[in-house]
Amino acid sequence: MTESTLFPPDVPPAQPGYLAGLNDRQRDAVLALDGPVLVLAGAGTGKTRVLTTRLAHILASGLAWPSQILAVTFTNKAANEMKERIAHLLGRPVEGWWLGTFHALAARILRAQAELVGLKPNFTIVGTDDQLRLVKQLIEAEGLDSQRWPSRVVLGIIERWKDRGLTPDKVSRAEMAEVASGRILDLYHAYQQRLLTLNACDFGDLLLHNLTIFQKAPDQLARYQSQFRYILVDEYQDTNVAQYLWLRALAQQHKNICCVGDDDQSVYGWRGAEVENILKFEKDFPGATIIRLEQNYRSTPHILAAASGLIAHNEGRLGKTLWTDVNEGEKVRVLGAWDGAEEARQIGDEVETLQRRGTELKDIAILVRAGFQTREFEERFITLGISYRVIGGPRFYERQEIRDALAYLRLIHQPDDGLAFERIVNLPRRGIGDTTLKQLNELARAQSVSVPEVARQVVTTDELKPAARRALGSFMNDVARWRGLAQTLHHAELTQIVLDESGYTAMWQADKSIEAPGRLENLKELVRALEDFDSLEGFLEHVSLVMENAESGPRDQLSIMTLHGAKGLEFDVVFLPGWEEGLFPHPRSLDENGIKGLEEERRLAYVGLTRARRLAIICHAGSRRIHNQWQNALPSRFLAELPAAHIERQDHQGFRPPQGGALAGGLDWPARSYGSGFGGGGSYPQRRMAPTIDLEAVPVRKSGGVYPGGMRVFHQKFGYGKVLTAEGDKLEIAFDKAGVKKVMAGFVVPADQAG
DNA sequence: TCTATGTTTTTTTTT
DNA sequence: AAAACATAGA
Repeated sequence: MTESTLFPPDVPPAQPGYLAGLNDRQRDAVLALDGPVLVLAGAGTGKTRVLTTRLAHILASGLAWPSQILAVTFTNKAANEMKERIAHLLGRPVEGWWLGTFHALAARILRAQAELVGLKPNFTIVGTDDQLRLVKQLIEAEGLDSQRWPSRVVLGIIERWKDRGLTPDKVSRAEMAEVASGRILDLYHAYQQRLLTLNACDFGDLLLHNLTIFQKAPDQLARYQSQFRYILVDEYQDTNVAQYLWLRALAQQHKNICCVGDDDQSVYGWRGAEVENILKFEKDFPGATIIRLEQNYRSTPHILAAASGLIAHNEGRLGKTLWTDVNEGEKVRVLGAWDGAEEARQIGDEVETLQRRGTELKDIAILVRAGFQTREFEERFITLGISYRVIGGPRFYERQEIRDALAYLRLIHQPDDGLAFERIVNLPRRGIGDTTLKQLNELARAQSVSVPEVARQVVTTDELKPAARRALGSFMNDVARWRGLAQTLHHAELTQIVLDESGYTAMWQADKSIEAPGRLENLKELVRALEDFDSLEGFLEHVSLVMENAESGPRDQLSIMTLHGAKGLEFDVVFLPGWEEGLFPHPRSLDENGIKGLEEERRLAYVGLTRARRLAIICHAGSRRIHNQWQNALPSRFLAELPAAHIERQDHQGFRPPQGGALAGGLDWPARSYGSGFGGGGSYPQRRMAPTIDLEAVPVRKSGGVYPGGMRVFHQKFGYGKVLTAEGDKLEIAFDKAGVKKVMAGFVVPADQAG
C-alpha cells in the first residue's frame, strides 16, 4: 500500500476548515460516517458540496486509504469535477481511489475477473452500432420478422432485461408469462453467446457480469467487500436494479454506504432507472440514517415556488419542502409565440437584452426537450451573432470514420475481434461482399471459432471462390503485417500507416461527397488524440467508456442542451422553450408508460426550472413544424399546473392563449387532440400563408467584404469552406463539413481571421 | 458484387 | 424534406 506515505498519521484539527460554512443538515450528512446513510437532497441544496466534503473528511481524518473508498457518479464529468474539488479541499490531489461511473468501475473489476464469466481480460466493449449489427444478424438467423421486430426494438428489450439484472436464464423464470414472445428470449441467449465468442460485452454486461462474478466467486466478492470501507453514490435516484444489486453486494460488510439523491429528479426511467431504489433503501439497510437537505441556495423564491407547485402534482413522492431565505427576484415568465421561429426570435431578443444589462452568455442556457429543437436556436443565434454551443451533440468517437479507424486498430490488437473484422473487411471495397461474409459466418458458427480465425484458415483452402479468396488473403496478410509493426511502432504512427496502406484514407480522398474532407480532418484528429496515450489498450478503454465530448475553451458562450443533459448544472437565466402538448410532455413517454411516463416528464420540467438561479423563462408556440408539417399545439398541461402567483405572462404580437390562458388555473387541456386542425379547441390563428421575408436575417454587419472564388472562409455555423462563386453579396461555398451552401457574404470571414 | 431506384420512416431522453 | 432502407437490375 503505497498510499501510506500520502497521509502522515497526524490527528486532524479539531474543527477542520472544510466544515465551515455548512448548515446543520449538511454537516450531519458529512459527519454521519458509520452505517448506511441516505441523503435526500433537493435541487440546489448543496449536494455536491456535501459529497465532496464528506469524502475529504474521510480522507483527512485517516479513516480510510483512498483505495478503500468507492465513489460512484453518473457521468465522467461529475467524476472529474469531484476529483478536482476534493483536491482543492485537501490541498493535494488524491490518487488510487475508486472514483468513476458505474460502468467504468464495473469495467475495472471485470478486467480483473474476466475469466470467471468466460471472457479474456482484453475483452472489447461494443458500442451501439456493433450491438445493432449483431442483433440484426441474429434476427435474420433466427428467422424473425424483421419488420415486426426491428433490431432497435429487440435490443431495447434485451437492454431493459439487463438493466434489471436479468441474465437470459433468469428471464425465463421471471418473465415467462409476461412476454408473449419467447423468441426474443432465445435471441437474448444467442446474443449473449455471440458476444462471448467475440470476447466482447456491451454496456449492460459490465454490470451484469459483475453480478455473476459476485455470485460465482464469493471469495472475490468478499475481497472487494472488505476493501471498500466507504461507499458513496451520487444521483442515486437514477440507478437501475443491476446497479442497485451491485452496490448492495459491495456494501455488505462495512455497510458504510452513503447514497445521495432526489426522487423528484429521476428522469432516466426509460433507461431502466428505478426510483423505488430510494424507497427501498431503508428496508435493505435497516437503521439507515436519513438526512434531508431542503434549504435551497440556488434559486429565487418565485422559481422555487413555481417548481414546487408543479412537482406537487406527482404522486408517490417522498416529499420535500424546499425553502430559501432569499427574498427577492422576478416571477417565472411565460411567453407565447406564433411558431417555432418566433419563439427563437423572442428568446434571441431576450438574450440580447440580458446581455446589455450585464449578464454573461455563459450564465444563460436554453434547455430543450428533444435534440431537434436546437436547430432553430442555432440559426437565430448565428443571425444575431450570439456565441453559443450545443452540448451533447454528435460525439467524436461515435462518428463513422472514427469507428472504422478504431475497428482497424481493434482487429490488429485483438486478432479475434469479429465485429471489427466484419466492419472493415470490405471497407474500402475489396471485393469481399455479403455472400463471402455469410459463408465465413456459417463456417465460424459450425466450428465455433471466431470469424477472423475462419478467415485465416480459409485462405489456404478452396472453400471460397478464387477472387474472394485472393482478396481475403491479401487483406489478412496486411493485417498480420500491421500486427507485426505494432510491436515496434508507436500506435499513433501505426494508425497513420494502417489508414494509408489499407486504402481507407484514399477512399475518403476519392470521395467527392461534401463531408469527405471533414472526415479526413477527423481522422487526423484521431491520430493526434492517440499520441496522448501510452498504450493502445488504454486508449480503446477510454474511447469505449468516455462518451463525452472534451470541453472546449473557457469562452463566453450560451449553452443549448437537452433537459436531461442539464441535470446537475445551474445557470443564472434559463430558457425553457417548447412547452406544448405533443412535445412536452413527450407523447411517446405518455404512450409507453402512461401516468408513470407523465410523472417522469413532469420531473423533467421540474429539473429544468430548478436549474435557474435568477430567472426562468418558459416559452410555447402555437404551431410548430414537425416532420415538415405544420401542427397546431396547445400549451403544455404543465403550464396550467404552475401556481399563478409566481408566474407572469408576456405574450407578444397579440398572442392570445386559449380560453383565458393557462394561468387562470385549473384548466384541463385535453391531452388527446392537439393537432386537431382548425378550431380544435384553441384560439390560435392559423399560420399565415404568404411567406414572410425575415428582414432581420439580412446581414447588417461587414457589408462590402470581397470574397473571390477559391478563397478559404469561415462561417460560424458551417465551419471552414472554399468560395465557389460570388454574385454580389451572395456566395456559394463548398464547406468542408456542411456541404455546398448559399450564404450571405456578411456571415463569413476570411479563414485566416477566424477564431 | 455494386449501383440505381423506389419506398419507408424520422425526432425523446444516454452511461 | 431528408435520410435511411429495401429491392431490383447491371
